[in-house]
Amino acid sequence: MASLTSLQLKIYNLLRKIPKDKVTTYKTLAKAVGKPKNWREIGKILSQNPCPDQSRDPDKGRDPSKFPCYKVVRSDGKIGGYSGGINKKKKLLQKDGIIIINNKIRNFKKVLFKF
DNA sequence: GTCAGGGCGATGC
DNA sequence: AGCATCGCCCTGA
Repeated sequence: MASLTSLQLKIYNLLRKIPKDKVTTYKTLAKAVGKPKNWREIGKILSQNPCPDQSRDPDKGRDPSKFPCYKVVRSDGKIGGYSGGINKKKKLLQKDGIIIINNKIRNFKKVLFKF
């Protein structure tokens, strides 16, 4: 059952603060949790979770084990990976106003949300 | 300014 | 203790 680790909980909590039309990066998350060098593990942890694209609504279910992991992209401007397929991730991001070209974010700086 | 590829160390599980 | 990692940074053209 929901055996969430403390790092996971932190990530979930932070992701919920991300506006609908913004995205964040693994590194930013890592720093937000107090471990700026932990960006690698952040990605892995995200991959170990279900990545539902519906949890963007906090009022929907408040399920800590669900969060918009597709909102997390690389610091380079690339979208990165996605358990459901980067194709879906791209679509979801574009739906939120993110412009992606060749797996790369164009208005990356504009949509980047910093905690 | 853009794009590409490679290499690296650190952390948590 | 060991393993694996949805990444980051750097350089060059």
